[in-house]
Formats: sequence, C-alpha cells, structure tokens
Amino acid sequence: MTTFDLPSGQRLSKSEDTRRRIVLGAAAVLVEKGYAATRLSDIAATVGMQAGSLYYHFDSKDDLVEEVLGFGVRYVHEYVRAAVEDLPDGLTAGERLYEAVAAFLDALLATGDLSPAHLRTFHQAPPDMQERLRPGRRDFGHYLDGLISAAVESGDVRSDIEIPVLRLFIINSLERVIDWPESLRERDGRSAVDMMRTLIFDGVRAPR
Amino acid sequence: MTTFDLPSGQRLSKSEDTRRRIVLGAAAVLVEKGYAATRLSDIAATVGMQAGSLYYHFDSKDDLVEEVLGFGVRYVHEYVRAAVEDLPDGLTAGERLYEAVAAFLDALLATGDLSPAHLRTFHQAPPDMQERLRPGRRDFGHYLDGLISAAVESGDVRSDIEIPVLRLFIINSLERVIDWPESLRERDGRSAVDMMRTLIFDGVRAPR
DNA sequence: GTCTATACAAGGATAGAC
DNA sequence: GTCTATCCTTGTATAGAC
Repeated sequence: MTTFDLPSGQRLSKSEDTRRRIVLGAAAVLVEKGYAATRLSDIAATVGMQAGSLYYHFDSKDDLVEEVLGFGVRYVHEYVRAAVEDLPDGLTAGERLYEAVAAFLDALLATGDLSPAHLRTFHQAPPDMQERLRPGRRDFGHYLDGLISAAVESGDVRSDIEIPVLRLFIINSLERVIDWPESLRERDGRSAVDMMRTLIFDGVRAPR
Repeated sequence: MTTFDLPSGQRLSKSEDTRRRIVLGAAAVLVEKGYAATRLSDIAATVGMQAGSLYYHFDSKDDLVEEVLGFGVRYVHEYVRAAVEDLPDGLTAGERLYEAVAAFLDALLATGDLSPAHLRTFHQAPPDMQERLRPGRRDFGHYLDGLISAAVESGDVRSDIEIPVLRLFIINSLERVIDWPESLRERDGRSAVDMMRTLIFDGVRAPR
C-alpha cells in the first residue's frame, strides 16, 4: 500500500479515508491494466469491497478515474512549488532550476502509483476528461517555463534551444524514471535524482 | 495514411497489401484509444470494411495487435543497425553513438503510428503478449548497450554513470519526442534530431 | 474476400435489502 | 455504507450467404 502525506496534511474522516483508499487502489489497477481494461470489480477487490459499493463514493467509473488522474499532478505541482519557495535567497536561477528538478523527481516517486497511473492512462481516457485535466498539466508546464527562462536569462542554461523544448526534455526524461527497474534507482551510492540531474544538465558526454 | 518503405522493400500481393493497411489502421486507432478501447469495428472502419471481415486476415484482435506492436520495433531496430553499419570506417565510438541516436529518432518518426502505438499500448496488452514482444525490445537495448559501452571505453561518454542508466536516458528521452507538438519538430531551422542530440550529449547547461 | 446476422460474454450502472 | 441481484449495452467472435 502506497501512502504519502497530503499537501495539507490534515486528518481524514472515515468516509474520506475509504474514498482515499479507493483512489489509491484504482491507481494501482490503472497502472497495471490501463483505463478501459480496469474493471470496477478489480478496484473494489483491492479495498475489499463489491463493485456496486463504489457507487456510494463515486458517481461513475470516469468520476473515480478523473480523481485519480488529477490527484497525482496536483500533488507533484504543490510539492515542487513549495520546495522552490523554501529555497534560501541568493541562489542563481540555475541553482533554483537544479533544485526544482530534484523536487520534481522526488515528488513523482513519492506518489506511489498515482503519477504512473496518470502518465500511462491519460491518453486512454475519454477526450472530455482529458480536456478537464489539461489545465492542471499546463499550469505546471508554465511554472517550469518560468524557472527555465530565468535560468536562460542568467546565462546558466543554454539559449540556443527554445524554452518549450527544454521543458519537454526535462519533464519527459524525469517522468520516465518511474518505469526504471528498482535496481537502478540506487547505484554506487548515487540516487536516481543525482544521476538524472547530471544527465539533464551535463549530458552523456565525458567531461573534459 | 502513413507509409514507409519496408526494410526489405519488396512488392506486396493484394492480400498482403490489405493486411498491411489493416495493421496501419489499427496502429492509428490504438494510438488514439489504447488497447482495450480499440474496437475491431473502429479498425475495420479505417480500411472501409466490416468488423467481421477482419477475421479473414487475422485470427483474433490480439493476433492483429501483436502484429502492430512487433512491426514498429523491428523496423526501428533494423533501421538503426543498417545506419550504423553504413557508417564510414575511422569514426570514434562516440561519433558512432552520435549517429545511432540520430538514426533512432529518424526511424521512430518514420514509422508513423506504429512506434507510438507500441509505446502507448505495450503496458496495456495482455501479459502473455508482452512476454512475446519483450525479446525484440531487449535485443535493441543490448545493441545500444554495445555502442554506449564502446563510447565509454574510448573516453567519449562519461564513465561515472552505469550503461543501463545511460541507455534508458537516451531511449526514453528520444521516444518521448513522438508526442511533441508538430510545431516543435522544426525550430529556427533546427530539427528535433539536432536539438535532441545536443540535449542528450551536452545537456541543458549553457556551454562556457 | 467481404458482407450480414447472431451467439455469447463481460462489465458499467441501478435498485432495494440489510 | 456495503451487499446482492439484475438490467442493459457493447464488442468479440462465428456462421453462412454472396
């Protein structure tokens, strides 16, 4: 069972707790089977319920799935924003981006199945659901764009490639880490965060 | 309609041609809907047929999907291998890897919907199908590992990160390019291949 | 080779008991 | 709040005509 603190961290009522357990169980099933193949009976089984009982908590399968998909992005976004805001003053824009990259990957890995569920399922979800989820994704992209362009202007990040390309490169390469085999997450005492920051900022070329 | 030369390039019989058109149509539907939500009637519609008629060409939905998923990987693998073999003698291992990266992305983009279909659908496919497809994926990974480790030994690629991590970083970041908006594929006269090679080899940090 | 018609199974959704 | 029972739709797969 995957758990992690809520951004706000308040205590949950019994009903909210059940709802939360359903969401986390649904995330696990979505990761494994994908959107359409995920049956309500599968989700119910992970929380020890019958399929029909889910309708007390959610109006429909889509209602539940949308909650799963929205949850992960919100959490990651909040986490990164908070981490960057907590940074001491006096850092360069490049250093701030460097820390944001670490926070982003930390947050992705901390969501358990939520981020993987989002990343694997988004494109399979009904178009109208995708539309409703888009703003949350877009907001985070814009936020990152701000950090990147500050780092370009300060001369820390290369200016010969446009911001949106830099952003996609950073986000995409970090998001794929969730599918790394467990054995690669920690090598020679170096964490995935450590290795990915090296690769994203300095590339695979041998330093001279 | 997406077309591209077969690795072998021979002419197709009428029946083989129909079969091919079904495969390409299926790829397009898979990209849009995902594995389980892809209906045989959708696929049939893209080729102007009725769902039942597909069974003349394929034994089952899975039989068809497996052909789609296997096709893309084989094509990409062959393409990269051929491109690297055609390289002139006397290149360094680093230069060979540099060319392989370009060939890989070229091939990915040349497959039309086949590679996207593979990448989006693989994890949703039934476990036994995944098992049968794994060797093809693994082979390509091993092949790339060879190019990478040669470049590490020649001192062109960094040695402080292990080969599998370097390989995943390279493959994953290139594979995500298929989802870039069309507008980013060509910026300031720089191609996606050009930009991605810069980012993979030298990172986002401003050169000094 | 492709069509139409149909059997058959699966799963989302609802109703009412407890 | 959760269960059981059931309705209803959808989609795979098959059979046989053309």
